[in-house]
Amino acid sequence: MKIYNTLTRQKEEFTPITPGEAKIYACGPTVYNFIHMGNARMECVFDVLGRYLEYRGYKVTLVKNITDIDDKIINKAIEENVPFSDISSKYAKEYMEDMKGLNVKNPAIQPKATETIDEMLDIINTLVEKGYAYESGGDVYFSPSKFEGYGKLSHQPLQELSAGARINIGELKKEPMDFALWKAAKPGEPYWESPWGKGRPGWHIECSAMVRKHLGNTIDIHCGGQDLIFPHHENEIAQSECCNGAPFANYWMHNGYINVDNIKMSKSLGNFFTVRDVAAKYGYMPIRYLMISAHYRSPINYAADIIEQCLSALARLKTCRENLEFALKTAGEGANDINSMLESRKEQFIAAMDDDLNMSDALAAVFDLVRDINTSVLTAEPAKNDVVAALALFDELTGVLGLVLKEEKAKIGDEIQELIEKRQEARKNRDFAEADRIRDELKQRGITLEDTPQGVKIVV
RNA sequence: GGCGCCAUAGCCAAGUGGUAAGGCAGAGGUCUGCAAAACCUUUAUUCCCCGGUUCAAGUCCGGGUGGCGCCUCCA
Repeated sequence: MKIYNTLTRQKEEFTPITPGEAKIYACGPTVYNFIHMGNARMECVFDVLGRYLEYRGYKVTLVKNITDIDDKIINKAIEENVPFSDISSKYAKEYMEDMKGLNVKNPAIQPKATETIDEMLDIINTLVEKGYAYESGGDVYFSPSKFEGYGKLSHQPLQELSAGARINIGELKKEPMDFALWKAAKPGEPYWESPWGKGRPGWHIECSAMVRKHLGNTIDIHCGGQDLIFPHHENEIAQSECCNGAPFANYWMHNGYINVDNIKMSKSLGNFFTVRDVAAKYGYMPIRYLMISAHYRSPINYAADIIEQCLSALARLKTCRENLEFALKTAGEGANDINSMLESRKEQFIAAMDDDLNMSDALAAVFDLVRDINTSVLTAEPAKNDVVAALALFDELTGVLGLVLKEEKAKIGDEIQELIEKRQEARKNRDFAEADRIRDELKQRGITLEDTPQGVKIVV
């Protein structure tokens, strides 16, 4: 498959370090609040990446961290007057709940920054020894000017990047672009022991350490939102490559933003919607659908009417699946020649996904499949083998996209069953007033009846 | 100032230089006792504007206009 590599700014054929395996690292959330729609995009996009590579037969090892120590967490803890770990564990838990709702698979490894302190200290030590970093008043800073490759990801020469940088009061840097690997603890702040005294890690070093600990010096794909390109990912490259003397990541993938009124959604701008709030109103699946409805590198505008469109589109998929399951019960023996149709839809889907994860095109293949199923499989007399094959492919493709289209069905009680039979009897006797009365009554109780040539379809 | 991205129907959106996918919404029809679902037809002679290259351009080049992003924490 082809992947757009931020490092080279072009689509490249994906060639893993070890044939058949994919080592992927994705920058996960800092847990100091409920995640917002922007976080959800990154989660859904790279979840699809992992699912797709697995679908194509790769052994995928996805590592996605949780940043559980950070200025924002500390500030929130001070605000609420609780230990920082109360904040991080609370929102890590809420994050996991949202992941479940969005049907984002658990990564192979989900390290927490606070569990990786030793590895960080080891890297910082090496960087100091090698002369890339220096201690200053209990802080340790990295000198980008010592790393020739600095700026290769954001495609900016160091002097351009440093144009706006300043040394703030209280910072002990030598040069404006220097960034902290280790921060001395201020009174009351959480700390770990280190060769430079009590302190805590800088943000960038956390990811470098978690990558090396769990995936090694060089990985296949490093993922994250576009806003992490600079400085976060640039700094990760600098730290890791200077420390390990090896390339850090061969492919860099960055997803586009979620916008509101065409302006980037972000916590600092305050124009964000939490996943939890949107899910409460529309459910989780329309959110996931929204994320795969456009190319992962394009911006997506979030608005109520757009998510409602997603809900409607999703309904078409759900109905198709429902109809297939219903047909399974009534289908007769035999089979028609639908294999070439199914095969061509599958190829269409794969061709789209192979082209830098063109999910929107892949989705079109799914909708084309739905049309084919509705016309060629869900006929007046469906054949069982067709229905089984169509349902299998439908689940296969929508599964790669991570769409949950199967509704949990409530059991139909005897009393309901009796009412349905009573209605059938009434219809037979052309007592439509009574039939409609029963249908309305059941509708009130959340059960929808649809009369089809194959009998009554019950939608719970 | 440096480095980029984007502009396709009412809305969302794909598009490898060869004549505009898919979804939502709308209109008409078929089927149905009525519904629902589904199906059929219909909805961009045209892809922000102006030039250019080419037998051929939404797609390449140049120039505009408008919008957005990174260069500071941020998915």
